[in-house]
Amino acid sequence: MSTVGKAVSLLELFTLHEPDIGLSDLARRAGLDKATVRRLLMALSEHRLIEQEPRSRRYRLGAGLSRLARIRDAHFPFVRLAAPVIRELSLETGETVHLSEFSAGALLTLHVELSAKANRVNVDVGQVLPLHGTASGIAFLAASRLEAVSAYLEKPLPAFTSFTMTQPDDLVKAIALAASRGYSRSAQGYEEGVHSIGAAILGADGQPVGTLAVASPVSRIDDAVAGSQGEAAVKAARMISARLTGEA
Amino acid sequence: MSTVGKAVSLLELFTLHEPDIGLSDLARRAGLDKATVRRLLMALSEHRLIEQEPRSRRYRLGAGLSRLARIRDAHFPFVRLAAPVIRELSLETGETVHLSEFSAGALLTLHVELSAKANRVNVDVGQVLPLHGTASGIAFLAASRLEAVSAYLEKPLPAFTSFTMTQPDDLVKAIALAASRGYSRSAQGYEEGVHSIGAAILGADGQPVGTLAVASPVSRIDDAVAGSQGEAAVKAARMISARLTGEA
DNA sequence: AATGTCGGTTCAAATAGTGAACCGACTTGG
DNA sequence: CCAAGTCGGTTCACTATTTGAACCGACATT
Repeated sequence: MSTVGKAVSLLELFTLHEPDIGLSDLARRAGLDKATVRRLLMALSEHRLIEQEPRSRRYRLGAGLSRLARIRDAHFPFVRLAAPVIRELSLETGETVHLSEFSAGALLTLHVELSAKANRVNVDVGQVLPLHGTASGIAFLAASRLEAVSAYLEKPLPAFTSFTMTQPDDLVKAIALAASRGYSRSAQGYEEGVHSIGAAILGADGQPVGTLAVASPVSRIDDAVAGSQGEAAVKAARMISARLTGEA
Repeated sequence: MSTVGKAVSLLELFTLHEPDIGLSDLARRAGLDKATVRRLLMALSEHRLIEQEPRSRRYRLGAGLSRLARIRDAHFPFVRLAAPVIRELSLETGETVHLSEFSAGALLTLHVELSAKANRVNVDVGQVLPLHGTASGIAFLAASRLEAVSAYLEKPLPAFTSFTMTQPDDLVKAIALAASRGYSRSAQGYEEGVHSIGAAILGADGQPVGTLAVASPVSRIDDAVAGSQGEAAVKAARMISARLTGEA
């Protein structure tokens, strides 16, 4: 792996739940030597991508990232463009709809529009969704290049509920089905009682950049409802894709 | 320079005004070989810190940055904590107040609270302020380590108006004055007709992370007004610093 | 048709990265 | 209260990664 790749993978060790990490811990998790990690951290902190809290001596993500992200967001306003479409989809279906962006092997929830109903699915912004076991993930895989899919299938597929697909073969079938009809469907694969319909959002290069998903209590869903949600989700995802690529 | 440093300096070539850049251009501006730049870009894009627009083949900042920035902002909510204080300072002084964060040798405007008055100073979010010639910059330098100040003084100081301090000696005096009274004062150093009072905001390590500044039309300012604005600005900056370090 | 630029590739030479061993300072636990 | 383990950080001989001049084909300009 390139030195740059190692440095960036250090950044990726920081999460919402663990915003600061010590040197030895970083080295262990990154699978690198402590001396190497420290040198990389120094290089990163010179550019403010990493900061060190002087009291605890622990490291955290730096201000430079906020700055770079603002520059990007000004010209690739994923959330800003998608939010109104997500909102309309939520109103149309009467269900919770969430938007996620792919990053580092998983989907990160960026925006949520909650259902107005009392019995609804709640999703948190910042939540990380696995590619298998969620409708969003399957929709994403169905839109990905074959090599990305097979790379993902190499790794073990942890179970989140008793319904989670953990067999690669089952997943391949689900991906094929999602690819053929444009949207994915998943029931209780990640959380019990939750049914989801997912659709991929494509970037300018035709590669998927994220997904949206309609999440409902399983009790409210039958095949007819799922079908109409699927069509609406696909339409919404296409609309966002078009806006992203400047076609609308 | 380390390889990582080179890679990050590539990221820093992208700005609000120039969000995508071609390969040769990047190499030229970074002072690196084209082959080197390309390899670095590939490493960065593997982690989604860089994307390539497939039509134009130009490069731009990637989605991974937005994700990392969100993780950081969740735990270092500079703007979120500062905004209410900035607003109160604006109401108290009746003038435009803006908040900036240091990054890559300059101050980036993150948040602005405009004066309610008809004759007011307008500042844009995203605007980049030089360290010399703005009250914010002088306040920042006054709170910085001596070595950082001397490093800044090495470089030439461009003039923005006929009032801009371009002599290092003058700047040193202004910094000393600001350090002694806690706030800086600058008239028309960056834009004609604008008077500003700046104060530094310190991070957990005691180093300045950014500044706030009260900006008024010169016509409304005399020494008494400047003094009271200065005191209010210092108080507000200290409040934000305390919130940042979790002391309030 | 000629010239210049673009993005991208190659490979021998050179430079930058690496990691085991070692600090001193703290914490933990018997 | 000492021994063992951890922490962040440093050193330096060894080595693997990075580097860049030269070279593509494609496109634009003249």
